[in-house]
Amino acid sequence: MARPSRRGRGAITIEDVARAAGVSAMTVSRVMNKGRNVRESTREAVLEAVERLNYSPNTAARSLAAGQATHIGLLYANPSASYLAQFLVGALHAARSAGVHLVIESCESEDADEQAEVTRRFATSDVEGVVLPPPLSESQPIMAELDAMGIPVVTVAMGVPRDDSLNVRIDDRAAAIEMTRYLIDLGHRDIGFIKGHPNHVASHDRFAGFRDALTEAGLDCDKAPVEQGYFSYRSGLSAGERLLSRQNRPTAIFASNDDMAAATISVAHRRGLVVPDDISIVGFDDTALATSVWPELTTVKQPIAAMAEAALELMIADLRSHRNGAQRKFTERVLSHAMIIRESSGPPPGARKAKTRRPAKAS
Amino acid sequence: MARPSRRGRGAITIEDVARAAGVSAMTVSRVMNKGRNVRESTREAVLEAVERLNYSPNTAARSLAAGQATHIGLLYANPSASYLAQFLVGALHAARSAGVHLVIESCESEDADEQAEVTRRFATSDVEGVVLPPPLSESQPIMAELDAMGIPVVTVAMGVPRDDSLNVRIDDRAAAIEMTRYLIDLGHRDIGFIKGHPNHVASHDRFAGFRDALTEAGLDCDKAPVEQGYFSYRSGLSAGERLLSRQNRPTAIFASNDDMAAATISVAHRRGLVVPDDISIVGFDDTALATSVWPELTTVKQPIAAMAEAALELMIADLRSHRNGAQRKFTERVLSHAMIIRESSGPPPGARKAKTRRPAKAS
DNA sequence: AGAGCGCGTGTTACCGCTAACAGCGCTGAC
DNA sequence: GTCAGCGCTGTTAGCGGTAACACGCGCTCT
Repeated sequence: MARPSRRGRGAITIEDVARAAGVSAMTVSRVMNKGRNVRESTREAVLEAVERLNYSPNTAARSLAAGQATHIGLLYANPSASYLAQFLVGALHAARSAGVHLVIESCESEDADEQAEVTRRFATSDVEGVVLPPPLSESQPIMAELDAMGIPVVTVAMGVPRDDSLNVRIDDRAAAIEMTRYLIDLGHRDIGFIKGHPNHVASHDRFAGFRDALTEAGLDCDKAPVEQGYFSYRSGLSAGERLLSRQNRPTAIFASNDDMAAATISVAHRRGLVVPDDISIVGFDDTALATSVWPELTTVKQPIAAMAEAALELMIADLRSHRNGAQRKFTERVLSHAMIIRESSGPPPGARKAKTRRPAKAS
Repeated sequence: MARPSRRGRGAITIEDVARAAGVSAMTVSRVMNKGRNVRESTREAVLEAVERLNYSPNTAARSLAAGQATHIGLLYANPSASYLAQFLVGALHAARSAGVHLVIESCESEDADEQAEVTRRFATSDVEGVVLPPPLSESQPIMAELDAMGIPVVTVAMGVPRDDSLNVRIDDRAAAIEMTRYLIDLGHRDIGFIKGHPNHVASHDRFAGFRDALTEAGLDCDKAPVEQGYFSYRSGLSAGERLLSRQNRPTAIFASNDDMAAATISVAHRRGLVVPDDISIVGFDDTALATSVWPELTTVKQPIAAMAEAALELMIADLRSHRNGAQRKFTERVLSHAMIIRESSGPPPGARKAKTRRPAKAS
């Protein structure tokens, strides 16, 4: 088999396809892109030829001719490594389909001036739009700087989107409600909660969902043991410590992310508790850590790669429409999450016989 | 400040620079690329104009005109998430400088036929070369398939490079020697070792380094407690369990990667041991996990991002030279590692006063 | 019936850059 | 002195697409 799709001189071009389909190159171009104003029979003939010749457009030529976006920026800061990996995988897929380059830069500083400085340098370099995954999606200085430079932004998982912003997220509150309900259904009545970083709106949403579910079940959510955490493993260590040394130790703990849940498991182990027999511990995010620890974490899975793809698609669509003079308008995409039930959760110690009713492992 | 570097109509082009420098576009092109056959004074004038106008070449036009490589593939499989994240960051930087697109695909299957199938689909799609990070760099089926298709490959951290291959790695053996020496210098005489997956050549290299250092110190390396692991957290759990339940518990444990080291710490904690006072535990790789656990791991840092960059540079250089008809030849780049000393290691329990001599935290 | 319009398609002129070659002035060999 | 050869620079002709416009056609509207 020849390798007709390899780039370089001698590859299949739009002309080849046009000849094969008995039309002009322009018609092929139309079919490959928007596809409006092409008769159905013509379109089919072209697609057939494309298929037969295994044609794929040369992205370089396309970008050049269309003068379209070629570089999308991605500014990231110290997310959990597995979050970044998944995010990049998704972003790269979207970038590839759109034929744009993904340009990434890290911005670790928490200092506003420094963030602005990094942003400016980054944005001046080459990029036409910037995607901001958490936690940077909440950063005021960065947003302000990009706004000032007139560079469009798509935020991911930003809690309080502005009127003119593009945002991708999941419904944190609904997910937290589901998780809490699940624990309640297992028989838990005394559920502890570890909050996330107070600067993140997601933290508040998750906590709100937790309270919603308790209230809904007729439990007093003001009496629930709640500790402040900051999303880091270390903060989970101390929050878990505090929860487990309470007079009335909860039978289940819902941590706002996997790192803190894993830390809490480690604290429980050090105290000789067996998870989930003595205590259930669940997390949020389904990062790689969730399956690295033992027992593996019951958690909420965020479709991280899909969110990244969605973010890039939104960005590219916006860039395209903006070039056509269209007005930017508020767009939000809410993707669906999923409960992942693993081994770190089970019925409370009292309800032994309920044990056999433990739900089957999910997907 | 205007944004002269934004793409789209109206950006700074090579013509602008040429005019500003009083030369032709071709001369500017020569300066920007190889730069041979340009008088020094001319070059300076051009560079000055480039600087002044803040010109950056349009990668799309460049690829199109030069007919050069535009898509480099990256096939990955379930590495630790933080490894992948760092690798992608490095790869993306290199891809950006070279103006190529990074195309990624995962290949999780262990089955040879399936690996070959995925590889074929991937390679047929679009890519001119493929970069293979571990563990895929050791996969025979994938290499065979790519060879058959005539697609150049750069492997990363492959243990036994072939004569005609391009490879990037660190010196695992030397790194293991350093780490073991460090433990010996702290006063440890009874050092346990957890081996990595037997399919990986790096596992053997690290173990060999461990033995080298023991022998060098006059210790009997055949008496050292060694357990087989498989690089996974779970395998570290059982290997650690076995090591810690030995009659003569070692005073230090060297795990072949961070995941297994972290698992061993967790086992130690469950047994009421204090790290590093009762036992030192060190890892390898310096993944994100190393700083997620408590105490943070002493480990060997692999320059993962730099290795990815090197791999892409090698790939691009090879593609370029190959287009010029040059022969492919064996090339290996060995990058340097670094010892990262954190809190999980210290002198053995007997040597209390040595405690103050504990080396300062690195970098 | 003729104007006007929208549809489907082809033609032309680039997008920004570089390969290939052409041309110039200078050097050194004969 | 002439001519080959080299170093430096400019000119030409695309790379593979797409925007913009042009064109022919059938239809509706007045």
